[in-house]
Formats: sequence, structure tokens, C-alpha cells
Amino acid sequence: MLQINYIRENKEQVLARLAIKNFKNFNLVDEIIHLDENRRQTQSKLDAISAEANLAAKQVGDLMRQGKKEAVEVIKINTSALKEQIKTLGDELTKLEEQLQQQLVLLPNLPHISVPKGVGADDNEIIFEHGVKPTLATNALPHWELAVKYDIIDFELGNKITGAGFPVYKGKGAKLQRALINFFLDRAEAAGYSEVQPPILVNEASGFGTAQLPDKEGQMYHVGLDNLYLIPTAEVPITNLYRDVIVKEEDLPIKNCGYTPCFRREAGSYGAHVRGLNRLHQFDKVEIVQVAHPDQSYQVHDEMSKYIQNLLQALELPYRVLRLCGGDMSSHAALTFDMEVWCAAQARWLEVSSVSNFETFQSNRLKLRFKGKEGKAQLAHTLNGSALALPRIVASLLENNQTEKGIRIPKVLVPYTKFEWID
RNA sequence: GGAGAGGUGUCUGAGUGGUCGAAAGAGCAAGCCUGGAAAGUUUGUAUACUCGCAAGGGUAUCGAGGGUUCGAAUCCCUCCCUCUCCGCCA
Repeated sequence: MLQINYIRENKEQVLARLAIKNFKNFNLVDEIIHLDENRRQTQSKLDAISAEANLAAKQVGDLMRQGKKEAVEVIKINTSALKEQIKTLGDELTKLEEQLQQQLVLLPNLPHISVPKGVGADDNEIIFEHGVKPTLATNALPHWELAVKYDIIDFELGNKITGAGFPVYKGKGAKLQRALINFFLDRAEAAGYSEVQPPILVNEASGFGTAQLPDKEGQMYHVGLDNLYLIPTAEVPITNLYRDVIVKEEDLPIKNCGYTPCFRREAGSYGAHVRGLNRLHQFDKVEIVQVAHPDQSYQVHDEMSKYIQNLLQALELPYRVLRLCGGDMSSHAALTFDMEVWCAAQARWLEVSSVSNFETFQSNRLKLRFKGKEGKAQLAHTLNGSALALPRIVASLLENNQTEKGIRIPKVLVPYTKFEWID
């Protein structure tokens, strides 16, 4: 959520920046500014009248002590009119605040200056590419067939238990999952991230805090009886750890990591490009989250990007880094890098990580602030990135590392899997 | 699920209708003291909105929302949450 003060004082810049995200509803911005104007006027009026009423109440107290009953009666008559006005203005103010909030929530975040214009995935900038795409034998298999061949992931069983998009990992498949989670967590810990194990069901306030609600309601599984949501990413509970918190400036940046399963409804996505592990309703992910000082958040963003790339290099996977264009990035982010790994058998890039700086877009909703020794509390910046999402890493490992002998496990993982081959 | 207790500032904790943004203590910060530190001592120590160039002023906030009253942290109602005991249970 953008800050109203900023919009008020920088309308032209706001419009220009929003245009890069292909947001053209300029009327909305005008409407917001108008509502805000109204709100402030109403606030002032209300405050003045409240002050008058407070004064009258104080006078009654004094007069009562002096026993001047008649004078008290006079004041009482006068204040009844004030009370009515307070009620009317108060209701009006509440209404205006609600309207303002509703409209404000509709505005996307302003993109960073480095964000290229563009409408979709084709306009993303490839800013880095690393590794050599493996050359596979002609009889190479996509990962969903390898999964069957080595009996490590059972999609059919998942269908029976739950439905499509909920695979069952078996044997070395299950162990590989566990190995990856531990590997990712160990790496994150070594890089200074404190591990947390958060709830995977969250309430509405948390969903609102990180901006999944209200607009992405349909993407999350909702437990109606208790009005809770299954998390689509650990970003939600981990970032919400700092909701309504004022942290010490010297404690920044705050670095957390956590492993959780993630749940996404992915309504409307079916077909060949979502086969196998390519897109699931439930998957595992290790997430890194930082709360940063506004002056340092882009440095932090770079550092997170490098950290994620190191993981991919350690896993020996060919990858590339994209700078998302205005049209393809999430409406909440100011800057996003996507990391994609090469899946040799499918001959396509798959996104395994997305690292974003949200600047104050989330912290404004979260009321996540920091404060130095002097000066006012101000909004912190929030960032997060996948480090990493498991299924597509597994897909890529299976496809790229398939040989006659079986599937080779990358060296760094062997201490975790305790086996070198899936065969 | 049943019965009871309770939700106050960074924390502990007082406050049952007016002088309460809120005692006291702790913590924290600054000053004094000290060779330096501890102890001692003094002062300060919430957030948001709003008016103002500023100094400063106004308003709101004692779990949330309503109500009673000239006036509510204090009384009434609803909801949420926490704790204790019982039941159930990994």
C-alpha cells in the first residue's frame, strides 16, 4: 500500500511510475487525493469540536466542586449540540477513512527506476546466465517419467489421496526432499539468517499485511470454519512476525529463513506446461526474508540475489536471472529478479526463485517500523526470496543429471542424501 | 467442549466516574559523580492523525466495537484473545 502523504506530494511522479506497471487508472489517484483532502478537513473539524466538548466537560467538573449547579445545567444544554456534531462528523470520518483505504489498496507499488517497461514475460530482461546446458541422450526422459521409472514420486497416489497437484514422494524421492530442505536451511543459517518455523495457517490480518488479501483471495486455500488461510509462501507468516512492531534501527537488517510447505490453488492453470512437478498445489520451499533500512534495501536485494545464485551454482544447475518488466512483476513489488533453471529434457527454463524488494508497500500495511536513537519511527523495507522452491529444482536435477547408470546427485547434496545415485 | 480468572505504556504493575497519556518500580537514553566502571543521583523516555515555517497546539488510543454520562481505563452490552481447572487428545 502506498503512503498517502507521498501520493499527495508527488502525484506526477506517482502517475509516471504507475504507467511503467501499465496502470492507467489515473482517476483513481485523483479520487484518492480528493478523499484524503476531505478526510483531513473532516478530521480538523472534528478535532476542534471535540476540544470544545472536552473543555466543557472540564468546566462541569470544576463547577460541580464549587457547587454551582445552575451553571452546570447551562453547559449541559450547550454540549448536547456538540455531541450531535461529534457523532455526525465521526461517522463521516470513519466512512471517508474506509473509502480511502479501499481505494488505496487498489494501487500497485511503484516500480524501481531500473524496472523496464513491458507487458509480459517476453519483455523481461535476461541479466545473467550461468552454466552449461547438458546434452542429453536421445532417449532422455522428462522428470515425470523418470519419477515413475525410479519409483520416487507417485502422482497417481497423490491423485487418490487428495487430487491433482499433490504428489507423493517415495523412497529416495522423499529423502531427496528432506536433503534439499536441510541443505537450504544450513546454507541460510551460515549466511546469517535465523531459522523460524512459523504456522502454515494464517489469519486475515496476516494475509492483509503481506498483501495477499484482499486481491489474491482466490489463490489461497481457505479454511472457512475458522477463517484461516493456508499459506501460499512462508513470506506471509515470517514477514508478519514483524507486524505492528517498531524495531531498533541498529538491529537492521533482520534476516530470517524458514522451511514450510506452500499451498496454492492455481485456479485455471492446466495442461502440458503444468505437468509433473512444474506446477503443484502443495510444495516445499525454504524462504529467506529480510527487514531492511530503506537506505540499504537495494544492497540487501543484490546480496539476496547473489545468495540464491550461489545455491544454484552449488547444485550445478544452469540458470539465468531475469529482471522482471513492469507488466510481469507482481503488483506489490518494486523490483523483482527471477531465477530460472534449465530443465534439459523439457528444454525449458523453470522459475525456482523470485526475489523482491517491496520497499514500504508491505510495511505500510504491517505497520512495521524502525526507530533510531532520535527521530520518528519510519517504515522499514521488506524483502523476500525463495531459497529455494523444491519441485522445480528436483525436476531439473532429475532431467539434467540422468545417465545410463541412474540419476547423479550433486556433490554438495550427498552428505545430506547419503546416496550418490538414484537408480 | 464445560467452569472460572483476566487483558493497562518496552516490561512488572497501580488505578472502580472528573485534576489519567495514565502512580510506582524496572529497563533504556542523556547529564552529574568517577582515573574508568559499578553504585548513587537528576532529567528524559508511546503511537497515529491533524494545524503550524518553527516553537508549539489540538484530537484519538488503557484487547476490539458499541452504549450510558456533561465527562469512561474505571459502569453496561457484544466480540476477540490469554491463563487456570475439568473433559478430549498427538
